[in-house]
Amino acid sequence: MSKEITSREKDYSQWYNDLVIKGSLADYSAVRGCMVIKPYGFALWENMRDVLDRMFKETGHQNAYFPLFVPKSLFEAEEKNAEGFAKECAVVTHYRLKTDPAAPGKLMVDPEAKLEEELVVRPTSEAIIWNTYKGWIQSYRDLPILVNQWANVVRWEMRTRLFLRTAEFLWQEGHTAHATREEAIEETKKMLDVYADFVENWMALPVVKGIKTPNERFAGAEDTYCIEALMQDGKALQAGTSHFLGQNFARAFDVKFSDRENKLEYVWATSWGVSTRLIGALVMAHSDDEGLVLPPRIAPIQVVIVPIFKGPEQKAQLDEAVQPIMQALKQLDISVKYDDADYARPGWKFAEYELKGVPVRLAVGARDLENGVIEVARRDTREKTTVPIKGIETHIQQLLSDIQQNLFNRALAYRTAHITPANSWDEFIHLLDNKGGFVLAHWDGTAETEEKIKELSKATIRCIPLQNELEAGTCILTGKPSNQRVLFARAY
RNA sequence: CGGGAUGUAGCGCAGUCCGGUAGCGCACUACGUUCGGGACGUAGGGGUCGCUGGUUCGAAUCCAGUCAUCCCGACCA
Repeated sequence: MSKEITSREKDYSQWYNDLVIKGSLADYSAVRGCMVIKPYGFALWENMRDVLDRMFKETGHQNAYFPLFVPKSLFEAEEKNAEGFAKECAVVTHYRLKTDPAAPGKLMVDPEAKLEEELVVRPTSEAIIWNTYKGWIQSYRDLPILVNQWANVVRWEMRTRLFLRTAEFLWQEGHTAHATREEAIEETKKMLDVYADFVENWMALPVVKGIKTPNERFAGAEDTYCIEALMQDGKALQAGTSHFLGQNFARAFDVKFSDRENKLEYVWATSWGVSTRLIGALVMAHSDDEGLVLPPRIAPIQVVIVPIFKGPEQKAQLDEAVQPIMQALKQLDISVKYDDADYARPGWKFAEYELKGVPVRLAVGARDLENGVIEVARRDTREKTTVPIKGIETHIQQLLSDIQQNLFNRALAYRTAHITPANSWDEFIHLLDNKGGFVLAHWDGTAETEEKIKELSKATIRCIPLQNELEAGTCILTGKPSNQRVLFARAY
């Protein structure tokens, strides 16, 4: 973070490959655009998932599961949604292979086994879920339905990027049904707040809450709310979205309910999701040249203890001294790993756990035991201090909380320094080219201008911030009047 | 789908132009010395050179096709 990044793209890709793949978080499989998430990376995802899951349940939601395959006829029911995703769908056309008579030992698709109706591998589940909701909803008494699903989805993108745009990814998708427009909008905003809360307070990454322009809206939504985060290389990343779907899906799937006056009414819908892309955000936002830097609240290992010893006798002494420390930490619900492997030397272990982003490292040797102290190293600043063993657990508890706060403050300071107003086209381009980050600028509100700006600058409107001050001005491209600035950036 | 590059041991690469016994570093195995910031020595193990076909006495190397990956465009609710 402290390092000046000159050639952003190049340095970034190097960094990403080193840290994520070699740093044992993930690896590519043989299939185009897919990824293998290794156990350590998955433990991180599980931690994130557990926190989100708890938040969803605290806001009244329940988990359910819907099928992977969506019959094409269902998929195409909501036209805009289908159109939006049509170009990136994997489609199942057959259900059987057979041995290839022309090539011994090889298999071929059995032409006899062609499906009567093709099955779309879900790129998102609105279609299959709303088709199901039709059978669940008759009366206002059946509403609201507040359901979330943890699942994998497939989007056959032209270009993939590890964690940010993989062909298959893991996510959660919430799908809710409501009796009124107001209630659905409230739900949409509430879940956006849940996401912002999670990303800021658990991932230590500040976000801007906002609303998408019609151009950037989810296919089939009336409004798309989003949280936008800024990465260390100055590019923006959409970290989560919450959609107000209006009655579009209810109409498409004919989901009606009788209200208190016994009038038939279409149901109001929302959907919202975050994905393994958040892991990418974490890597890009906090990591440094030494490897990952994970926020303590979601780190799979919060504290690692590295013993420094010569011979089994010293090791036995250290084992004994470390036991009570481990116990005390576990009592405080701090996850701790004691790496007593004798085949790796301490220096190797130090580097290894830095790559993995473990927030706190304790190193203890015979010398320390004599003095009743232990060396405490924090990952975020790489500072080392010597602390008395007695009461070390409360020191560490405080330190973990400091690191969490420090990571957020650091990211916030970077973002604050990289939200810049631009008042002319030249200034706008200059900022994007030389400084990066978010640029606040006036826009005349038309899709044509937005499109033109994107074409000329490669920057998109990330969102119209929810807490935006109204301010009269003129569009940076067309000079037409505007009443507020919107948030532009080059994005992933 | 267009332009460029790459594919050789688990990882990173050389060798390809100019065809002739499959190489290097890291990692791995054994033993010994080490152990407070990625140790050292000695001895080992591991590769149908992405795949298919062609040219040739002989192909990692030349030719054609194909698949995958990376970068740049297009695309990315």
